Amino acid sequence: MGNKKTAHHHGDLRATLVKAGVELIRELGPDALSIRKVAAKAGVSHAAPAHHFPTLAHLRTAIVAYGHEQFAQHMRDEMDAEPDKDPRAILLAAGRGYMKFVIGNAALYQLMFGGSQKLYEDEVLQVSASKSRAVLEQITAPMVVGKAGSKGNQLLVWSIFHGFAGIVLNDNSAELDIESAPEYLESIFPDFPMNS
Amino acid sequence: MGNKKTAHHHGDLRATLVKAGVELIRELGPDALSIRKVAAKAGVSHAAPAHHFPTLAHLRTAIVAYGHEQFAQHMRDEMDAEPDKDPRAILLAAGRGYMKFVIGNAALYQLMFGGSQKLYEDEVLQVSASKSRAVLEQITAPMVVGKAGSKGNQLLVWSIFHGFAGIVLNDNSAELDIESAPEYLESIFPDFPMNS
DNA sequence: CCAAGTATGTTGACACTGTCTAGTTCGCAT
DNA sequence: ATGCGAACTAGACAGTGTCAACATACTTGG
Repeated sequence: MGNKKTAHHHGDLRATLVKAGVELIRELGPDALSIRKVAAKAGVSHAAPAHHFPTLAHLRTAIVAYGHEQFAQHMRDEMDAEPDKDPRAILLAAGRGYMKFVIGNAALYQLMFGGSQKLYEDEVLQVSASKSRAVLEQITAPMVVGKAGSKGNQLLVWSIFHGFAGIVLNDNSAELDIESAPEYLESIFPDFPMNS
Repeated sequence: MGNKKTAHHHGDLRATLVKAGVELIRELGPDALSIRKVAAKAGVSHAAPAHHFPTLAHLRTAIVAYGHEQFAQHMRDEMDAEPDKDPRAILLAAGRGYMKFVIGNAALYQLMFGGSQKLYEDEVLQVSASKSRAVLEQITAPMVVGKAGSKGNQLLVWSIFHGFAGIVLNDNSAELDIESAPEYLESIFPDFPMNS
């Protein structure tokens, strides 16, 4: 017991579909996400997912929520592994974790932050997205507050991370090797004034 | 004469399709772009576009190229209208033009810089994209060159612009009014050292 | 412990999509 | 003027999301 695999027919189809979706976009890209392919991957009929995800946007939202969990964890892992506890070192460690997630989960990242339709009102998404946001708040907390307030600092750092990732992934004219993105981000990241 | 509208059957269907595509995504969003809807909007059969755009990705690429032209022009317009010719003022003017384009062409912007598949090898796209890139090179030219070189400066500025736009468009938790994006960008933009 | 009810799954249908193959029509060059 | 090729139409096919009707298995109230 305690094994949730004894649900009604399939056993935790909802989680299986999310996992299948993650694998699918990893193999075929974010646009290839399809209810029918995910259903086939999970070994159920094409209409089975409808009970767990009424529309494709619902499935996409659940996958994005899953991605946010992994995303925040990547940043936290890198922050924890950073020996230098200087605020800037921690901030850069988060950026490194950010880029490592991008490298290892490019399609998932694009699904999360690309323009594809999501259901922002979804509670699961809001909870998981708040975890990434908590990391952002933590790493920007030591920054000296300027005229735009601490929210301005958060927006600036997040913009740099997001924008850099977007260029690495989508701007071929930048000619950036995705593998060296973590180090390159560090080399361009401005020397913001920090408290303490 | 001089009127190009006397092509074979329809008269400049290629340009008509691009224009219809731009209108379509403005009305229904980037994901709603479809060959058949564009064909219907142009008043031709569903297979007519195939002669000008073999696949949907070709059409999308042409629309993105069109977008880059407009995009670069928005930045240039704002730079030209800026009375203060200080390098930072020019840089911020470009950012203002950038955001004005985003505000007025949100769906087109997402098509351009979102993850949707494009044909980067397309010559028309490369030419139009180089115009945006030329603006970037111009506005970052006065920046003091750091360890990452001038390319590092370009990447940083572009990242801030791109990232900020992405947050404005896609991150509902940021709770940013899109209309105030130009001013807000200016308020968070760092005070980078400039030559002269 | 069994019956009813509900959650979960299947099958089939519909409208829509991109793309391919044939045919048709029109304009231009030889 | 005639052929020839570019531009367009019509039809077909596989694949998509979503809906409706039905089947099954678990769960829970009596």
